[in-house]
Amino acid sequence: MRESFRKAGVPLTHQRLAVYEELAARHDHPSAESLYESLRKAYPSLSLATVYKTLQTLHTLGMVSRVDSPTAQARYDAIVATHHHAVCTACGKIEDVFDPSLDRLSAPKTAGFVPAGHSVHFHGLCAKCAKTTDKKKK
Amino acid sequence: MRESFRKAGVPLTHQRLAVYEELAARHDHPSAESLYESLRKAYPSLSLATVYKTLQTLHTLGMVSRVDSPTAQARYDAIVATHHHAVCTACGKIEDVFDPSLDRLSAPKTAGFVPAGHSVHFHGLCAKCAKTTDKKKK
DNA sequence: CTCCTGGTTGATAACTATTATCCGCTAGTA
DNA sequence: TACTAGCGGATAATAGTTATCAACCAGGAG
Ligand SMILES: [Mn+2]
Ligand SMILES: [Mn+2]
Ligand SMILES: [Zn+2]
Ligand SMILES: [Zn+2]
Repeated sequence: MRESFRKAGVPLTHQRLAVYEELAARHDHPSAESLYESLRKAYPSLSLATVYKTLQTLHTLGMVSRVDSPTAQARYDAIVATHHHAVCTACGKIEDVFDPSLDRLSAPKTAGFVPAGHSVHFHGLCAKCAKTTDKKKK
Repeated sequence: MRESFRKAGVPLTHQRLAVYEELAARHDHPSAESLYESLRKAYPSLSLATVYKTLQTLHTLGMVSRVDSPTAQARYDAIVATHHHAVCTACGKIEDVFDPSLDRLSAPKTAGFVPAGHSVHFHGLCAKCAKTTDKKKK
């Protein structure tokens, strides 16, 4: 951690550490806003802009990943290893999907395209929302 | 077309027809703004808000699909059949990837998740951008 | 064909997510 | 401990999208 910053020649501030630790402690792929809400209790002087800037910095350093959500609000993840996601279309919950077979999909046959990676986005209903929908149907 | 609207009990207006036809004629997954720019030549009185509302309506009717781009700008597609995308990280170009083997991925093992579908998002450099990058390296 | 009427359009304000600006302050270094 | 480049906080600005609302039109009744 401290190491990653030194290597990149980027100062390690309290705020950066706090943002990273909070993100690493959560597994719900929070948005910048959501992280800010969690952090302001312990760090009342923290600014939302700092959270955004920090997430950008961490992303550039490869220490966090970004999940593009259909809600137009970017969601972040401290897990940078290749993995995939299952998104609930009802509540927006994003769950991790670890499945090595998904990591080795054949590259697209599009002429000239130089692939750098891929991600699989499942959509559907999470356990909780599926239950709620069931009740409605009855 | 006219049929789909009647079935849904939704009035078929000139604007809706125009937006749909323009989208169907293009294969670059345009944004609402981009469609608006194309259409305003032929329909000077068309409003950007109408394009947004129409795309929503068409999407609800299942007549267009939406591609979530990492640029925070939603991109649309008249192709609603299952298919995937290759996104250029340099210029934002979105290309279609038709590959039936990608359509049959195993559903996520996440407990309780009720899958409705999935999409594979390749990222990398399009043919044009890959060439440009090559030149820079030299 | 004409009239009615609820849904739609166009203009624009409002809103949300994100980024830019700017100045006082701090992390890293010696 | 002092220096200074870069950072953080406050806030303005911007981009994309949605809400509002009066005028208008598509589609059905007569
Ligand atoms: Mn994840
Ligand atoms: Mn497509
Ligand atoms: Zn859910
Ligand atoms: Zn490109």
